[in-house]
Amino acid sequence: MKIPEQTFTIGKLAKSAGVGVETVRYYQRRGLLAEPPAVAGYRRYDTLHLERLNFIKRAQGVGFTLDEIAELMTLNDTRDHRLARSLASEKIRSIETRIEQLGKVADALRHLVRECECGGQEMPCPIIRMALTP
Amino acid sequence: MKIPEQTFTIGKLAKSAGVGVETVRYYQRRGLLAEPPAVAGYRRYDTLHLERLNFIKRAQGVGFTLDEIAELMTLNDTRDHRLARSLASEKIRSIETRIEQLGKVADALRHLVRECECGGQEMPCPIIRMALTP
DNA sequence: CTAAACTCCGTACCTTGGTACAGAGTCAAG
DNA sequence: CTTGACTCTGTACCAAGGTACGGAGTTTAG
Repeated sequence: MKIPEQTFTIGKLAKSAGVGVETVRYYQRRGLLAEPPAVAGYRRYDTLHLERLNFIKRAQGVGFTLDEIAELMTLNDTRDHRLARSLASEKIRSIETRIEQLGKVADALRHLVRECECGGQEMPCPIIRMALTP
Repeated sequence: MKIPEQTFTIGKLAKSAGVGVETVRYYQRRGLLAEPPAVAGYRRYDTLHLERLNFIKRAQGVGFTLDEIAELMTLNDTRDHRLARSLASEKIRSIETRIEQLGKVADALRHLVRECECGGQEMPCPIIRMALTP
C-alpha cells in the first residue's frame, strides 16, 4: 500500500494531467473523480487522483465514453474481469461496425468523384446532383 | 425550365421528404433551404424544395455535415466541379484517416482483451489497469 | 505589504443536428 | 359553423464533453 505523500492544488493536478482546471471539476461533478479533503478551503489532490485522471485520458483515447469509463472504474472496485472484457468486446464490435459503415461511405464518394472526372464541364456535377440519381 | 406546378404546405413537404416539420424550419434557419413565398401567412413549397431536401438527406448519408452541404449547394450555383471534387476528396481522406485510427483503437482493445483472458482472476485486469502501463 | 495568481462556487455557454414546446392564428372536414 | 388538424413565431432543451465567466476569498512571489 502506498501512502500519498505529495499533494497538489487543482491547478497543478490539471497541468500534470494535461487537462484544464474546469475539466477536473467537471469530472468531479460527473462522479469520475473523487473530491479530496480540503485544507483551509482548498482541495489537496494526491498522486492517486493524478493516476485516475491519466486513466480517464487513456480510456478516452481508446474510444470509451465518460459513462463507460465510470462503469470501468466501478468494475475496478469489484474486480470483475469478465464484465470488463465484455465491455471491451462490445466496444470492439461497435468500432468494427463503424469502420464498415465508413468504408461504404468512402466507396460511394470515390464513385462520385470518378463519375465527376469522366463527365464534361457541361454536365451537372454528379457530386452536386446526387439528389437526382437515387 | 420547369415551372413549379404543385405546392405543398410545410407538413406535406416534410412528410414527402421523410423529415420532421421542425427539421425543415431548422434547415431554413441554417440557410440550407430557401423560404418560399407565403400565401395568406402559410408558406407554399414546390418540388424544387423537395429535391433540395432529398439532396440534403443524400449528402448527409455520405457523411457531409450541414455546413459542408451548404458549401456544396453554393457550388451548385457556380457550377464549380473542380471544387466539388476537392471537397469530396477531402472528405474521403478524412474518412480514411478515421478508419485507420479506429483500426488502431480496435487492435489495442483486442490486445487488452487477450491479455485479460490469459491472466488469472487475481491479477489486476489489464483493461482496467490500462492507466498503469503506458 | 501589495498585487498577481490562484481557488472556490454556481451558472451559462459552446458544438451538431435537430426536437419540443407555448400561444396565437388559420384551414378543412363533417 | 365548429372542431380538430395544421401553421406561424420564438424560445428552450437534448446528448457529450467540456469551456468560460463573475465575484469573492486566499495564497504566494517580489
